[in-house]
Amino acid sequence: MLNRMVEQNLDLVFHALADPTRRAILDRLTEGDATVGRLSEPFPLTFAAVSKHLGVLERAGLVTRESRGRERMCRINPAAFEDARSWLEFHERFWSDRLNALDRLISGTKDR
Amino acid sequence: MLNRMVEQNLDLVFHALADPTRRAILDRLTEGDATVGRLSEPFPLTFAAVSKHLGVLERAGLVTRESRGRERMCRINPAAFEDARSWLEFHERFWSDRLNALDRLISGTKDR
DNA sequence: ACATCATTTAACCGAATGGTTGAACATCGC
DNA sequence: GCGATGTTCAACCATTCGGTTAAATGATGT
Repeated sequence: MLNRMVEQNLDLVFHALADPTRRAILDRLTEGDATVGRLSEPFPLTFAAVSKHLGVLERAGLVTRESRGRERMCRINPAAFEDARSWLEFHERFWSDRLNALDRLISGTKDR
Repeated sequence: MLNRMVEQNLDLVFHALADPTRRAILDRLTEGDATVGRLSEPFPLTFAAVSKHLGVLERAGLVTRESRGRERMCRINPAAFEDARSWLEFHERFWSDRLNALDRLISGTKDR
């Protein structure tokens, strides 16, 4: 049941990262917190579109928003990257050590 | 122009990973190469659906397929995880060191 | 040759995605 | 209070997605 939550979260995080606009927004946020308006500047998009993207990032936990007067400050949340990163790390490393060649030999005989 | 290719690849990779079935397929492939049929077994899906998922994984470079007789052997390709992993690693680590607190102080004054 | 097995392709379906426009909601400065 | 500013909401649109079924392709064994 904990695993299920992690799985769901991976859905949200990977989906959020699968869009170049959203990744660019996160890039921008590594330079410091920023308002929605400021984040919109580099893109040929409406405010509404960027607001939606921020909603996706927020639902994935990658960004938090805080109302400051009439503006909304956006902040990146590095902790939310961890599950996804370690998932990738595992799958990248798994085959990169000696088990790789060994398992290939084994699977070459047992898997067909 | 190299960056653009990396960006495009991140689109494909993150999108491929944003689906639980596809992640489960990759999980299974860490235990060794497998045919499409074998990969389909755990899922209440048609072969066609799994075949499509493998197409997505292949287009992202995460999996390679090789015809062996009438079967097709699927193999995970760990190198394809690297760009995505290092992208995540950067964004996760960025705020986790001392720059974090410092930049928050700065952005607190300059960003509004 | 033939039936069978493993997989892909094509056509289709409902739901979700990324975008727009225009109205609504708060908040600020005057 | 009022107009301007920053952001979101609602409704809509075209495209993509994940899935199905049914037909097509390709290799195997007898």
